[in-house]
Amino acid sequence: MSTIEDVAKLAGLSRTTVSRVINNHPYVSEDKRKLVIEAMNQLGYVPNSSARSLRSQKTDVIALFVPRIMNPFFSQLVESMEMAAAEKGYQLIICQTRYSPEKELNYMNLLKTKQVDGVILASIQNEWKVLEPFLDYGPIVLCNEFDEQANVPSVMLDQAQGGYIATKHLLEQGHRRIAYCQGGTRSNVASHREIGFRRALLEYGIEFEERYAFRDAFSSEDGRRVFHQMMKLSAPPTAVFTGSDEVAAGIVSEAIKCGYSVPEQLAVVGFDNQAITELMEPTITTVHQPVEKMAHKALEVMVEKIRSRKYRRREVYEFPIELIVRESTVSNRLAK
Amino acid sequence: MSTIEDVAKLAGLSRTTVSRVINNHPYVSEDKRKLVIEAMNQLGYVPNSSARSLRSQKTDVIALFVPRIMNPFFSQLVESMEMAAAEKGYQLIICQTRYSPEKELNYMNLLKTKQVDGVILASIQNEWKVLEPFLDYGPIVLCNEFDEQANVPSVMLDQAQGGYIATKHLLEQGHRRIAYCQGGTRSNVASHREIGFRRALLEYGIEFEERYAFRDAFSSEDGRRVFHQMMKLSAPPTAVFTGSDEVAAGIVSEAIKCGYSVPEQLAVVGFDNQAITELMEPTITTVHQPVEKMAHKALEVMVEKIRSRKYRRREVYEFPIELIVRESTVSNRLAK
DNA sequence: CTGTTAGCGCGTTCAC
DNA sequence: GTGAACGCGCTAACAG
Repeated sequence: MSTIEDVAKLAGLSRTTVSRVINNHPYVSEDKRKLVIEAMNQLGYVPNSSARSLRSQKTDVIALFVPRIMNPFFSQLVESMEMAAAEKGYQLIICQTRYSPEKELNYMNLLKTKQVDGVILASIQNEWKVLEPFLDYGPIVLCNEFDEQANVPSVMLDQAQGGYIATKHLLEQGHRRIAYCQGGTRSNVASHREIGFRRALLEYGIEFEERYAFRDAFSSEDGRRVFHQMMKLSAPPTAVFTGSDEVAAGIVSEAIKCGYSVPEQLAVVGFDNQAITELMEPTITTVHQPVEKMAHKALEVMVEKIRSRKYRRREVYEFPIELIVRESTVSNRLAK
Repeated sequence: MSTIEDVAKLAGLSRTTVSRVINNHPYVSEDKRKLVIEAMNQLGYVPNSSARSLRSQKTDVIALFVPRIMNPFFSQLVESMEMAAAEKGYQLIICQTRYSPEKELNYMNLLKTKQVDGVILASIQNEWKVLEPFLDYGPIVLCNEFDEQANVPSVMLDQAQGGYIATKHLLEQGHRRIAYCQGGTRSNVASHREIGFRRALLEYGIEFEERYAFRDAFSSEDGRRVFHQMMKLSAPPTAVFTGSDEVAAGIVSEAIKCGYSVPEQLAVVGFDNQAITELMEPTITTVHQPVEKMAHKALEVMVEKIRSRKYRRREVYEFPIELIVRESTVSNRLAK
């Protein structure tokens, strides 16, 4: 384990000069630079990052908070974020809060202990006032999240638009009894989607009916359950808006299993544009979210905030969202 | 940003005593301990981790190498590994090699620069002799991987058994022309599965036919392609073993789209037991891998190696694998 | 252009 | 039981 001192000795120079070479400082003669590089190679020297961090007060590490990774939406977010980080020379520490405020709070200490230069929250489990004090220790950037109270940058998708275009699509197909089926995360992703959903209904002069609303659907199993709950209603819905492709897939799968035809008897629209939407029979209409763009932007903003050290200001970056029409909402039986 | 010095001053004690309290050292009187804790709380003091790392020569961070996260198998691995790490007080840095030897090599410097205490490889892109020199800087543990040359711990699943039981199941269903369809990763996960596949065939006195082998199938799209390739053969296979549920789903989806019935005209078995296997119609028979157990064990072994500093020895931990029979291999038309 | 020197914040002998 | 002092490896003044 060689140190900068060893390199200096071998090259017959001082530590300073070696340090200058490492950090591409100007004012080092070409000969000495060669000497240093030679010595470094010979020793297989690499600077110790703890020492560097201690000295420079930065770690080049960013923490990314997600509720869990297995959820395909977050998988994609983590994947994109890691690539963006690598591109900028940062490492990513993954923190799964598992929807637990305690775990979230605990991971927040990474900022306090200076193990990371900043925290990107792709999930918020605590009240903002609980999180805010951590701003004393470094920047926090919200990604796919938003909080009225939080005066920090927020990179997000236009969820209201997502709810709107998906619902409008169903309305255009002639549906009038449309169910709303969403995972009721504490986040306002869900509430924004509902705003869009309601807006579309309003435009068509349709009243939002609470009995058509299911706000506890996260998994495909939930989808199956909701399907049965819906069909038991008097005047059951003819279409359903869902907050995730998994839920949509669960509904479609259960519907078909029970002999219903999709979309003829029940149209279904998902959310996320996951691989599964193209594998199901019928394929599933869904809402595509530019996760990669969002991740890149969030990381870019974070890096800028780390550099400038001015991060206590609300800045909102919003990306548009897009409907992808497939078979689960448009009958193609005739075409076949 | 308060330091240990500040705490000491406020408590009217020396840095040493504060340090002792932090590290639960004995020989600190109860009164002083109270004093220190009081002062720490008052200042909101938290030890600086860079300084600690520099001093103690450890970071409590482990790097996990995966080719990419979006692949559900690796999502699950990362998820489980992160939880196991959190449990043991470690952080996890995610490194996506994206199947690139250069990227892998680059990430390996995390070990050299002492940014991490150890590296868990859930994917190997370089020859072992390229990676081996890094052992001078810390432990490397293989997870879901194996290398003949590597004298390091290896935590894996019995892939040969996986190939065997899946194939045997197809044979028991009466199939005799069975295709082999697998992603030809550089890893020997694939080759072990093939060994099991061949062994099962052998037991039934059936010869392995190269024309039934497709070794370039990774995605559902590949599955669709392979389906057509298979069906164009003279005497096409009546069953297919695949190396991933995505590929299996692609095959099933395409088969049904083309009017084939599964499993009557083509039986399909997947690998990984992903969510999709229960959502497809028909549901997909697959091989369950105890990823969580493997991840926990790998992390446990890593922590032990970090502690003991003796890690240049081959140790193999192997977990059994299990077949889950669903509709894509067993006709239930009669039952319906 | 180059070297000397002083910490960054912490843990740990070694004396008392 | 407690404190003074050293050094982990590095960077950044400050001199020269």
